[in-house]
Amino acid sequence: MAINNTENINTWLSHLHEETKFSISVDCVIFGYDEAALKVLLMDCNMPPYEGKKSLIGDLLQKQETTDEAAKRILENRTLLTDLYLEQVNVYSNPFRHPLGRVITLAYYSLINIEDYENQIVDAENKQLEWKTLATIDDLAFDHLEIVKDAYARLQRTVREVPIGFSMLPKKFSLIQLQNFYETVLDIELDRRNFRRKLMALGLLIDLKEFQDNVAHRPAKLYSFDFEKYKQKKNIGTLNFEI
Amino acid sequence: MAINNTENINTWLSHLHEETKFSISVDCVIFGYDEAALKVLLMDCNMPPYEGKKSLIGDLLQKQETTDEAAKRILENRTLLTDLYLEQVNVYSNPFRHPLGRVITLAYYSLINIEDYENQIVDAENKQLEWKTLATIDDLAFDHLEIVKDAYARLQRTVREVPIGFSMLPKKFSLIQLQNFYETVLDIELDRRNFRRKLMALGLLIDLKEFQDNVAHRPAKLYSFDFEKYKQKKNIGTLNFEI
DNA sequence: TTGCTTTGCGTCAATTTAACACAAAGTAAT
DNA sequence: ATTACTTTGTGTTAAATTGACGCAAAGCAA
Repeated sequence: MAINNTENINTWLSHLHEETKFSISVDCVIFGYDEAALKVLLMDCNMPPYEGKKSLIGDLLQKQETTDEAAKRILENRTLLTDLYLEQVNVYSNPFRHPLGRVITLAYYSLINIEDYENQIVDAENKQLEWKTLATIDDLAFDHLEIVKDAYARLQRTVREVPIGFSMLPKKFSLIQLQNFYETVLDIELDRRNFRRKLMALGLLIDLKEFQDNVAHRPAKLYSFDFEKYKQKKNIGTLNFEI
Repeated sequence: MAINNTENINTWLSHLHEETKFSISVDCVIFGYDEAALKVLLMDCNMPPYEGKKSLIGDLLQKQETTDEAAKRILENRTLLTDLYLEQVNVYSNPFRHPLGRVITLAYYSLINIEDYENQIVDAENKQLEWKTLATIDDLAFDHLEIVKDAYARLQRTVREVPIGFSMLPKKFSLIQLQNFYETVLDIELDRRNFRRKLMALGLLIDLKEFQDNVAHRPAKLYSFDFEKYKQKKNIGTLNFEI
């Protein structure tokens, strides 16, 4: 038994060598919502053969950090925002996906409120990053287009089940804005009146008793999302958040 | 521009060194369904300090394979079955999760029909692997308990949206068996009559015109799942598979 | 004051879901 | 062969949810 253990460990150790060690990068698909369009934050890729193309924002995993920490680090470095929503998407491990050698990447996606961002986002060389409308993205460096598609599919699924969309909206929003958001992300049309009914029935919106101004029509009521009540309801199991 | 590229590449290359390379393992949560219980295939862990505990079945990622290929290899080696359902769960990257050094693991889960398995499954040392009822698993080596929980949560979500459950059932099954399966996996109770109605309405079950035998009561009709029709309907977009 | 645009609400029909009871098919026991 | 027992298989009805739709209200602009 003891011998067995030792053998087993030695087997393991012998495998833990250079040959089976890999560089790991963490790439972030940062979604933002603005002007009724879903956007993704991209940087210029200047690595052959992908010069001139855009790529996701990422970095290599460092020695003592978890992948979650790496994703958080990358995001905070770039956006200067904290407490961002982060979710793992997938691992991309094609041996030839990276021109400089084998790099396995773990993709995350994140949602940010473009209002908060205020154009401060730059890359490592201080070049401005660019928000690109998701629908217009058709070519990216590496396998990043596939990653973006997977992340979007995941976002579409998650946004219906969990109120993550509120991270992408202003703190104060109108029901119409909220509806537009769901219509954009899910790529469907919703009936205004039925949408309102459903959302109000959830009981998770706080009526701020405030209104839009500077609009050439009836101003809309503003709401915020009641994260506290959401947590409570979720814990009790009372919740059926389903858009 | 050219200089920029070179710099950039050098920056990358300098990072692609030993310090930021990691061993990667692929661990499989193999679910099986039998006797109205959901089970997980486990092996004995004889690595200190986890001697005596059970662990998931896994292996190190090899130099030229993708993680999907690694998961498939591991599964086929152990179960001797091919064409198994496989889905990525999550990456587990705590630097101290493995006693022999940093090993980042990617978990997959898979579903197999215990009938097909016929007790042939052995580990690398030819020791019989063990099916353990999910509900009774409360302690595993490494962070494998967390992995099993995550995989189960993922299974619960996916099983409602995609007909993956049929991989875990006999090819010929009764509606009651099917209902029991969903009740077990989702941990809910379903009304027999409403369940039947819903399933029949899907139009994806083939009535085999066969019946159970050797049962001390009215024998149940047997069905099989119409994978062909499912693919068709899915492609046309006619489908609403929602248990 | 009128017209324009967008917000906000209520109703009604259609669909879906939930709850429920009883007959039918077979085996086992007498 | 009759009866008891167990499990399968089906239909009906009320309640809840969803979908479709029209119209009044609020504000700005002309």
